[in-house]
Amino acid sequence: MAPMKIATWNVNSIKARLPRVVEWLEQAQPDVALLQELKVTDEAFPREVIEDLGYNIATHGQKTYNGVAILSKRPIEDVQRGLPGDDGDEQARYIEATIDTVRVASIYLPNGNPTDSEKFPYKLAWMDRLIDHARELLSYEDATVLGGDYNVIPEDRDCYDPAGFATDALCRPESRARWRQLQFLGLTEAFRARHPDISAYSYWDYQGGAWQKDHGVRIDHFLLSPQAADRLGKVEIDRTPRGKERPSDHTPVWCEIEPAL
DNA sequence: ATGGTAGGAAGCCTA
Repeated sequence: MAPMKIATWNVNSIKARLPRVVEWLEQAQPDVALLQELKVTDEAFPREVIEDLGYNIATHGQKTYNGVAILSKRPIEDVQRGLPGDDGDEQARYIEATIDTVRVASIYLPNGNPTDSEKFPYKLAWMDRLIDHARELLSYEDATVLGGDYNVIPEDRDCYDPAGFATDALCRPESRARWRQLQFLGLTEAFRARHPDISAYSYWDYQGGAWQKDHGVRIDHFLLSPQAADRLGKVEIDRTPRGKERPSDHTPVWCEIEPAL
């Protein structure tokens, strides 16, 4: 049996990016696509176009900001919308579901800049909630894949200009400490597991010709439970969509989960 | 020290 190819992509508006998303789905053929920054309500999501490509869809949308989705060629079951731990959190940044016994989540972790605003403590509190929830997910001992835009640059080698980003919310020690905490729970970072010593990026700013200069950062990640990590196949960053017309500022990252023995 | 670009909503916020 074929592996399950799971991709994550922050599309920066599903409406503006629809032609890019369609051509990418046709070419990359992921079994599961985790999308972030839809910037639409559930009602306004362009379902038909994507369903016509053979995908089931679960969305957790919001007007103007945020919004996450799970697309899957196989049935989507037991959908949970929103990250547990704060009933007052209005931001649509988390959706989780089961596909073929694999629990998957699409995560849009808060950016946290500027760090002297309320946005930074919101990011850190959100990460604390994610740690709590990941601990619970791990207790089920299932194959679990938490993919998305984590807005965390794990290490200096994941950034084109570590000194320039030192005080940025994506690099701040408080953000990185929580990122490490997630891994200390027993989660495996898929890209680093397969590529222990290369620098590669998943996001390039629209400004200043960052793409042309390869001034990027790696902030889109997969975290895997032990049961998923045991089945991990290839992990790659697909730079092709970032080089197209009217691109997202992020490019897709994908991993393969091999069939259970 | 500032502004550079993109998207959305509506003339400012988020990234």
